[in-house]
Amino acid sequence: MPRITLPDGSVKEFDHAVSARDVAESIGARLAQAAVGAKVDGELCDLSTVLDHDCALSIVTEKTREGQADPDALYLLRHSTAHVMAEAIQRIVPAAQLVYGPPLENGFYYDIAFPEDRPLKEGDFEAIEAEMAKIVREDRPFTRYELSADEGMAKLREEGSKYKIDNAERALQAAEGEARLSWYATGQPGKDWEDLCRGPHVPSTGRIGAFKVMSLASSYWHGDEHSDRLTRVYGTAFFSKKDLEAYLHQLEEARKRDHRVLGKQLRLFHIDESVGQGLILWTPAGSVVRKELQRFIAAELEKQGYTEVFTPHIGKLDLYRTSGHFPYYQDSQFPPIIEREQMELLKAEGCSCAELSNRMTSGELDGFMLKPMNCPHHVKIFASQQHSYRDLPVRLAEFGTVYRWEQSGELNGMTRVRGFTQDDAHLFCMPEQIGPELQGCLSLVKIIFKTLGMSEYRVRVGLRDPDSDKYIGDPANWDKAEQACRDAARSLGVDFSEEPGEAAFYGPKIDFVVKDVIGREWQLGTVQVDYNLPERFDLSYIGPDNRPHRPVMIHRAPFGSMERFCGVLIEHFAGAFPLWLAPEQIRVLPISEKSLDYARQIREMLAAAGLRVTIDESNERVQAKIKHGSAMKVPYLLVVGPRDAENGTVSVRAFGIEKDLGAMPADQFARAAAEEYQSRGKSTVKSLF
RNA sequence: GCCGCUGUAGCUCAGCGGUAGAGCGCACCCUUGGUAAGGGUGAGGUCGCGGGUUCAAGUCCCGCCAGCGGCUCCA
Repeated sequence: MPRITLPDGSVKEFDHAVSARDVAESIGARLAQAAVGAKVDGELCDLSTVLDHDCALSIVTEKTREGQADPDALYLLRHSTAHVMAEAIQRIVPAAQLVYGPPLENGFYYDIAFPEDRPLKEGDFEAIEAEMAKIVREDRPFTRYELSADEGMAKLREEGSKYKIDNAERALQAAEGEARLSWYATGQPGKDWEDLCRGPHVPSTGRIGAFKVMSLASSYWHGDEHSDRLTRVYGTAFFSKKDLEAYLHQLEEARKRDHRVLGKQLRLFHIDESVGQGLILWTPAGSVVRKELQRFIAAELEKQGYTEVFTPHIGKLDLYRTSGHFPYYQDSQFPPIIEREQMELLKAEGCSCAELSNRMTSGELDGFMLKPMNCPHHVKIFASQQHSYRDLPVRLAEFGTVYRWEQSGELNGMTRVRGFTQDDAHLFCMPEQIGPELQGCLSLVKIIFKTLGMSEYRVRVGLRDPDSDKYIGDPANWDKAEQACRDAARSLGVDFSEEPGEAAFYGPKIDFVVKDVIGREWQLGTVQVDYNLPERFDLSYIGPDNRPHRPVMIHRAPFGSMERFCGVLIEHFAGAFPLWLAPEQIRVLPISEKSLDYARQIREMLAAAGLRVTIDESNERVQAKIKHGSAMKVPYLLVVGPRDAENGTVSVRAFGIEKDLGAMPADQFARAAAEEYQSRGKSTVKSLF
């Protein structure tokens, strides 16, 4: 006799087992109509789920009480649409083998193995969507049935899909107690299409209001690149066509603030095929942004007692043998550079590329490597003299440019590149100094995010994966370092997640991760503890006991890389930089040629105040000049005409405020703008209006 | 690296076997205009690169390069 507790606390009692749908109907016909699923004791399940014991039940409908789209409802919907898509695809390509089709935050995908002679192409989407529309129109119920483990496995073996057999084995392994396997037929079991599936689903295909097959990708079975290659078909679904359209529109809008689009439009950077993939050419405008950021952080470093160093872009292979970068990370580095004389000798010898590679790997042959990290150079600076414990911490900072061979498919605008400049520094300290030093590093990152108004970030403490052998160094030191990172993160006062497997190969780290407009995550600032390099390079300082001790290193880059950070920053501001970062801070718009002389006076005055200012000398009307100035997202546009010339004023327009703010004495504007610039936006010209 | 899509003027894109196009931008001329596009004229292209099919190839086929979306990777 189930007693069912509803979300409002009321209890319904039945004298027989009932389905969630029955309960919904007992509450009201409209609720039953709107229901797409249920939550029993917090677990999402089918509306047809039978309740034979006391439980807490809530009915899942398209929208929450507040009228928002219900994430649980969308989850059900998308999972169900994945089935409908899979059925449609199998109608078109009967030999396609299904693998795995889960819902996602914004849609769903289905991994499918297609026969070699019939790969899926985007050209198939129309036909797939047409078939899906038919299935939806038929409004067939999602019908669940279960088999015992033995029966189920027998059925799957008979059908012969290794993927489904694997799925079932995994499901049985994960299950506790007596495990059963479940199928969902889209219609009647035995008659209609079905799929091994844990569920749950919406009641019937007719609930799928709007859907779209989005894109194709290749994926790997179990995410393992040595395993089968599958085709991943992405799609999305909503309850209404309107919601789908709103989502597609949102994607388009995001595209407009994509740093690659804005970078071109605002001429911030350029990537040139003939220079090479993943290599950023900073144009004059983008260089201003970068330089301002560097100036900003350099001032903070000075406050924190850093000293600046400069090191070259290459180093001897042997250096990287000692550091552990070569040959272990050979695949992700540019190939070594070999000396000319040796090259000639090897040529005369008839040495093959393979031999050359072997000799370099073995250490028989030396050469140079483009540096993948700055630390070995900095370590050598530290080691170049003796240090007393009184000197520590030594903090060596450099905007160091490094090169890494990223896979071509990984490259992405400014956010994933092959050459980038880290705002790098290495801190050499005594073990007991780690805590405060880590906190100093974290405070830098906090200052950056606060000054730039970036609040949407998450903090990740990257720990080693106990099952992996890629980490080097003493486990006891790892434990200490991991604990130091946890403690520092905790002192930060924000939420953080601990993620095994996210550590660097030489030590654990604290990362600051942000999302781009597409929703992809990028690691920006990072702070890493390292017991390993001091060991490898046999670093020491003389302690109070007059004996040598091993220092600990901290690697840290609060921006991460200037490239990635600027890429993310462009998107954060949608290209509309605050005054202090804006490449062009002020544009003077003379009303006609007659006011050109006055415009030039204004420019001189502002330039003398240290501001970046231009004049629009084009033969256009002000309307057009405003349009163009706004398109380039210039923070302040100053309209000047005869009236202003007479009164010594400028007429101010601020970006984002679509109106004339009014006239202001030119010298007052210059002072206020300079103040806005110097204070990095703490006071603004706008506030004077 | 893998799968799919894309590559035509500085930018955004149309053209998809038969004489290379549009809008913006650029140059010049007219206009001298007070708050989101005044008017005209003109310059500008090995249609990503290399092969092939064809009487004829941006257009069809093959290979490469690059970009995009994912997967894998990410010191």
